Amino acid sequence: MATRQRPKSAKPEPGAAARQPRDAVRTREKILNAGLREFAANGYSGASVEAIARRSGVAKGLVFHHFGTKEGLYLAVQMRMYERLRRRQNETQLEGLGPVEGMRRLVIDTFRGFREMPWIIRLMNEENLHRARHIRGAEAIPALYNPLLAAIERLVAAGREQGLFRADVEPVGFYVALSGLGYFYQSNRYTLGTVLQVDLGEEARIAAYEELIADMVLAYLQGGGAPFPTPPARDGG
Amino acid sequence: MATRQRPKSAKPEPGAAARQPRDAVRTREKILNAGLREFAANGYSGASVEAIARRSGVAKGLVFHHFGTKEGLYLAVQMRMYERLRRRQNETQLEGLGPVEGMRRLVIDTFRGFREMPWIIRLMNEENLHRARHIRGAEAIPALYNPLLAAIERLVAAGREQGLFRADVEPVGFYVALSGLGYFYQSNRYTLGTVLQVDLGEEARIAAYEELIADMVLAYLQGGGAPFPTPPARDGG
Amino acid sequence: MATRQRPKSAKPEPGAAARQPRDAVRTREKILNAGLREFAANGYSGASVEAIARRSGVAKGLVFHHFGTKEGLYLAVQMRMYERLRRRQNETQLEGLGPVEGMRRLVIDTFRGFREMPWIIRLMNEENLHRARHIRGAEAIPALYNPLLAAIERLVAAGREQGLFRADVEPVGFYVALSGLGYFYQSNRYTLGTVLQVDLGEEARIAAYEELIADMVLAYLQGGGAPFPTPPARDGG
Amino acid sequence: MATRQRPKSAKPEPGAAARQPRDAVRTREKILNAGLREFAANGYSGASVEAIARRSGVAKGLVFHHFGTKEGLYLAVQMRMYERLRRRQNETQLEGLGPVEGMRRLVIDTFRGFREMPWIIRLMNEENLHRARHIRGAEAIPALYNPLLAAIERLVAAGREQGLFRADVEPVGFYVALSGLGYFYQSNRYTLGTVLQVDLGEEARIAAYEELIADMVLAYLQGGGAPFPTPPARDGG
DNA sequence: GATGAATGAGGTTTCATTCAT
DNA sequence: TATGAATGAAACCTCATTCAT
Repeated sequence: MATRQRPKSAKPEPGAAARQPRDAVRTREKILNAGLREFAANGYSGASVEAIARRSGVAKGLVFHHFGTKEGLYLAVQMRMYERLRRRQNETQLEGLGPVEGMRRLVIDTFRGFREMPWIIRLMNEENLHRARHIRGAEAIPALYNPLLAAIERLVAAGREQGLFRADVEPVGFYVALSGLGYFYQSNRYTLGTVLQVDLGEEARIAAYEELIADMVLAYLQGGGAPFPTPPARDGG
Repeated sequence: MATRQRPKSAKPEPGAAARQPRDAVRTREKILNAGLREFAANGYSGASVEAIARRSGVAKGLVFHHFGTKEGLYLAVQMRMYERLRRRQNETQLEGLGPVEGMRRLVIDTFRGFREMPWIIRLMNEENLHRARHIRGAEAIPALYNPLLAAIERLVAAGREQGLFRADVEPVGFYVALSGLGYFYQSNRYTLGTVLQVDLGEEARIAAYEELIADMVLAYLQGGGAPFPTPPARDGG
Repeated sequence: MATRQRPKSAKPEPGAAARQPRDAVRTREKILNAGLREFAANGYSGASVEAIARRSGVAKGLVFHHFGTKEGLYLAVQMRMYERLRRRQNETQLEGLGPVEGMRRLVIDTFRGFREMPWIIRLMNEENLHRARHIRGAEAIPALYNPLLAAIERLVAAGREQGLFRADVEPVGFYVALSGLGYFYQSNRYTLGTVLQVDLGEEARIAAYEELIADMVLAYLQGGGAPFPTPPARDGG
Repeated sequence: MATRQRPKSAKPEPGAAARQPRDAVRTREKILNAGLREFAANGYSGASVEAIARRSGVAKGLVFHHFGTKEGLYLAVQMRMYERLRRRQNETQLEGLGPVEGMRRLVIDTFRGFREMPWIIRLMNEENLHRARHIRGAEAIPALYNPLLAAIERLVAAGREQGLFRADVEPVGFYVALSGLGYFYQSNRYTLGTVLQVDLGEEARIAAYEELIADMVLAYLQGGGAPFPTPPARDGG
């Protein structure tokens, strides 16, 4: 119903005259960021467009002008979240590291990413509550763009070639396990804290957990299963 | 699906006078179960008391009569959830199994528990969204009652004593890791499915994942680090 | 979503104790009447539930409690309108009048009915704007209950039997024409007044118009076509 | 459907400078036509400026630029409607027909006009809902320009002079009756269809109705009342 | 214990209109 | 002339909660 397109007019020199078109983009951005915070804090139903408008400093109607509906804004927020997640994953520095050290860093940095951006977890949980209904149609998301999966595949291949890692690692399952080790600590931090009567925010505990999950992943890769390439073929292959 | 149990009230003699209280308990139970489903499906904010009343087949006012507020019912639902979780964990059969086989079964059965009762995950996530605000005050919840943690500690101790497992396992961190491996697969099933373009519900994939996480946990316990309490030095050992 | 049923409990003696159930009916009635006025005055879109609540002296939410949606209330108003129209048509006194005088009275009284209850016209026009979408499903409305049509058929039959009226009167078309003569004067009173620069509300003009349309209808019935039962054959003749 | 005419502006020489004003007129016209359709479809309150802009393919602000307010556009639409109605009435071919045949054609063609342009009825009803508030001030509308009334007066005078028609025909009342016979059939087509359980759109029914109303009007003119000039004088005494 | 009428606050959304460009 | 961002008011509707019965 509203127009919600970026003006795409050739970028004018930044000055007083150019204010309007640029401001629209800036406004959109402000709303998006406010929406991200609000949805992360309260979930979809708990978030209020009123609050988002207030956070953005704009009139409530403007939110609808730019994003159509609350759901439209929510979807935009989800997309933005995946964008940020990918960007963060790309920042993990693996150059010059061998498979073992690289994998250790990958595990730990994935965990750190979740701790740095806890809103990612909240938004993901929310979308899972809705059975991924909103993002299912979004074509920009799928796996090829997933730097973490790509990094995993590179490291596992290198490790296998160097005879350091087992040969039968199924990348998707391995990716899920690796992520889950970091995700859960952060996602369930509060209930775990209550149930176990500990503070999962303590530095020492976090450091110990980093070691633990890195060890666990590497122990799996290095040890156990099959020291040499035997056809494991769990899934179908 | 829900095992309607009459909580502790001494069974009154069956007669006209006794009918009323008995029905009241049954009504409470119906509301509680409906609330459980509604909160699991829609989160706290997304759930509506109206819908819960409809699901229970009672008048809306009755929900308030029994639970005071929406929040009161929500808290009762959380308690019920932990109760069910504990009961499920108690059902894992470990008798007669050695540390290795026991741990394997524990990992796999924990994962299975999450798949059998996905509403547990939804309710836990919801409570984490609220930073455990509601359950924090509940004294019935903490760790002593946690059968999973207890089982872990028993198995790890046995394994260590038999020289099968490393000696430096920190139980809380290990518990988090073990749980996370199973939890995440189920909790993020929908977004992972979309992002990775796979169906995490496939039997074959689930079976493979069960092997993977059991292997991973055991590789950690058995391998690497230090069979005996030596300074951590995990990676290079 | 709301319950909206009449309590159907056996009517209690009217007293203080009986207030509540009866008040619900009274409240419904107040809202319905206010809705009738509001929809008649402003049309469906122009009417506001807020205004209806204010007119009824109840909270806005209560309107929805009783009627579900604005559209639900609107439909109830339409039904009420047809009810009133029928009741009014039943009040036309035709006993003891011959076909000619009876028909004259019928024409004039139909016209008077529209003048007495101008809101009927407004509500009918509104529903025609919506192509009768709302009332189409209502089974209580159709023709059998239409006292005007019934009266027409009786009078026309009597007139034909007495050799006073033509024999080939098609009741539905005749009903439409008879109604239209009265309806239009009232429905288009304001634009006609402006366009023709006259006041259609003047007593004298109204009296003259009553004569005119009665004459016109009777001239049609008595004259023209066929004074005696000859084969109808307008269409193909 | 809409005959886009360029109103009276002297045709400028086709060139760059002349393009602008020409396009402005075209734009105005597009908006006006879109407004006509939108107001006819949804009434004044139900119509949205946004929808009108969309239908016209212009920006919403432009509607206000050209017509000031929604009400301003609505008034322009009403004027345009009367213009079209007059034009249509002027098209009725009466040359060479005597009073009887002429009147018959007039009745039938008036009815046909309403069927051809149902939006006229919708717009008129809307304005009557507002008690002609908007058009009251418009000086361009009144009776002198009304071709139907003029034609009636001519035919009635001719009929009277030839001794065919009664002498006491009051033109305004007669005009209302004649119009009403055709108007009502179309204006209430949908509710009548539902209430009477017939389809008023059927060709055969329409043809029969045309005969009926022509007969009725002529029976009135030719018959009944007073074959010769008796004191008529209801209105002006 | 149980019902359902009733309320008041707040939810999302629409909309006529203004204004800078 | 034309655009579209921006606003503020009001729209319909939902909801947790209260209360008389």
